[in-house]
Amino acid sequence: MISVMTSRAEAAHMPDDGEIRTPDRLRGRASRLLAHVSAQSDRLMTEGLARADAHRWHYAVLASLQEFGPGSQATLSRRTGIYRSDMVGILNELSERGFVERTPDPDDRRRNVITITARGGRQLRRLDKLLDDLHEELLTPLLPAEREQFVRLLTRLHDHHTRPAPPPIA
Amino acid sequence: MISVMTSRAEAAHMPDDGEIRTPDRLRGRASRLLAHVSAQSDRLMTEGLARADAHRWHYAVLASLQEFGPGSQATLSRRTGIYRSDMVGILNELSERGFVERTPDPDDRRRNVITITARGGRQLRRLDKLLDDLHEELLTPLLPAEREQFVRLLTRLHDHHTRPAPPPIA
DNA sequence: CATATATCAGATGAACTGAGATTT
DNA sequence: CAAATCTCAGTTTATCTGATATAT
Repeated sequence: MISVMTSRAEAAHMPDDGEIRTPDRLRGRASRLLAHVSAQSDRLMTEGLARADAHRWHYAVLASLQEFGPGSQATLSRRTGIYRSDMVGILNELSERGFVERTPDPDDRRRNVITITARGGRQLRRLDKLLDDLHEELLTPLLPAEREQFVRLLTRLHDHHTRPAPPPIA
Repeated sequence: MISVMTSRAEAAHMPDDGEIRTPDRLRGRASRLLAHVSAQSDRLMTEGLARADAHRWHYAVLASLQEFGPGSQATLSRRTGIYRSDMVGILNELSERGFVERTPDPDDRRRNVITITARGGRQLRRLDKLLDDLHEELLTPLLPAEREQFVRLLTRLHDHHTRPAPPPIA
């Protein structure tokens, strides 16, 4: 990170001494650029999804269910990286809307089995389309080849900083 | 964004059904990669700065002071993008440590003039060095040319999503 | 008895709003 | 009187921790 406030609010209150003039030493720092672009991306996605009465978590859960099939809440939590404690509320919302079903697991009565419904599948397809459009907006300034390159580089960074799994003990 | 929980906590609790298996539809999404890598970067920088008893905001303010000279708190707030309300506390911390001085502006008694001290300059140099090292760590997997390319692409995105300043009314 | 699960209640930290007192 | 400044108090949202009840 390294600096903040890139919201709509920003433009609202800064008439006087001049624009936000980021020091050179900061301007080119990858951490700062990452934080900034990521925040923009976040806002774009969050607001876009909100217009469709959805949330990023909803998408993550639905996508995970479709791709990997039903699972307990704990399983979903592991798959998506959303805390089990937060998963409860997310699943409440999804099932209120009829996008998933929550049924007790007969094989292990501690668990609920979460299943995606037909409605949930349709919603997922809708959200997928929406996210395509939002990404088009996010990546507008880049040519197709540059977009690919960008994703490749990000993926390399992602994998590098993710994989360092605890080395086997023996 | 689109998914979460990449903390140290993550590794701690997921023995059973399998690793975090991100759905393909999510895996390659720029928004998700951005959020993830940005979060990693954030942690890296935050923890690194914490070890030096500093915070990203401290760095932003010191860097801005050195690059653009003294200014009122409101000015600093505009330059750094940190809210004026939060700036108060940050400057308290910086002046407690002797890195900045806060003196009433004789020309406009609403204002304080914030100046960086010699100690503050030394601290800034220390933090600059530290951030260099942390960025080395962040960008390890990329070759020098790739790092430049990465920063270039990020900058294009940053500028595109920043500049759309409200068009002149006439 | 140790561990996994679903749930709830709450801590923490960052981003953001609003308002008061003072001065221009 | 409108606007800018510094400050404080408080909202909001996301992330994360802890504890409890139930089941394995």
